[in-house]
Amino acid sequence: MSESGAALRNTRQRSAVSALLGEMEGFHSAQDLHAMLRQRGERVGLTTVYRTLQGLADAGEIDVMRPPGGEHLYRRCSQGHHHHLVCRACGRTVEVAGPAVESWADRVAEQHGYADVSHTLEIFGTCPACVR
Amino acid sequence: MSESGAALRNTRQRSAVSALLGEMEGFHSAQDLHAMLRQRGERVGLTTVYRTLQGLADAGEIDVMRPPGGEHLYRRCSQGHHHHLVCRACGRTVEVAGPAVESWADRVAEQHGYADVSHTLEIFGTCPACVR
DNA sequence: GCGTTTTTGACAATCATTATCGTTACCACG
DNA sequence: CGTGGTAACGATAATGATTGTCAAAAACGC
Repeated sequence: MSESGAALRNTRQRSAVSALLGEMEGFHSAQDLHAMLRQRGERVGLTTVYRTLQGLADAGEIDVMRPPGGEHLYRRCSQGHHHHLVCRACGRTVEVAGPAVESWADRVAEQHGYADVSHTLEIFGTCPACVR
Repeated sequence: MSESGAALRNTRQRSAVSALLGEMEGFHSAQDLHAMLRQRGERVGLTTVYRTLQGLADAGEIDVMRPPGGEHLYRRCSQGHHHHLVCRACGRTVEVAGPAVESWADRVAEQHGYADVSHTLEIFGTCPACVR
């Protein structure tokens, strides 16, 4: 119950999920990742995959995207705050940073008296390879 | 089958949904709107509400938001392109425009060779009334 | 090792959304 | 003003990702 004494334990399952994310490129759904772990012979429950991903997301170690279509997608990204430029056709993703956008969002929110500000931003397009 | 001969028909149900959206402030879910229509005595099926909302969204007449929590929220907004500043606690929404953000997004996408660019942006915060 | 506490995982439950498909109502045309 | 073709409706079932449950297993401090 102590809020500072979280003390997450090191488990085989958590390592497996984390390791897998380290090797993967692009975004993948929880169900995807679960299937991959199974193929490798790692025995991890689907519930645990969800829990682990949520934990990592809360900790800021991975990014979550909610594309139209309803499935949550997860990816290990560079640590800092950034956004994604995603190809509609093939899903290829580029990380983009926009300091001006960040400060703009914060400023707009503060002007309206909103506190504790966060935001989400995704850019969609068709990548060069898919345009042809 | 002719692509230009769409010819949407005027139905009582479509008018009811559209009218309701015209009176409402803020975002509401499809199920919400359906319940309100029922309370008014309008007899509209849930399926139809979903279909109508999707149609209006495709036509660009209403905005869709997908907040964490899984429910799609719809709202009639001003016509032009804009974004939303939403209160996490009470849902109060402010429309905000950011020309600089639009052009930044387009520029970033083009730099990476992405075509046919669009984007989504939501700002979340706690509004003045809920901060206290 | 030992006990405590977290974590796991199979399964059921949830719930918004979508598909189905017979019925109804719109509307253009005669 | 009737009528035929077709789009729209709507009750219900299906879908499918995510979350809740809870007994059993594993991890960590000592």
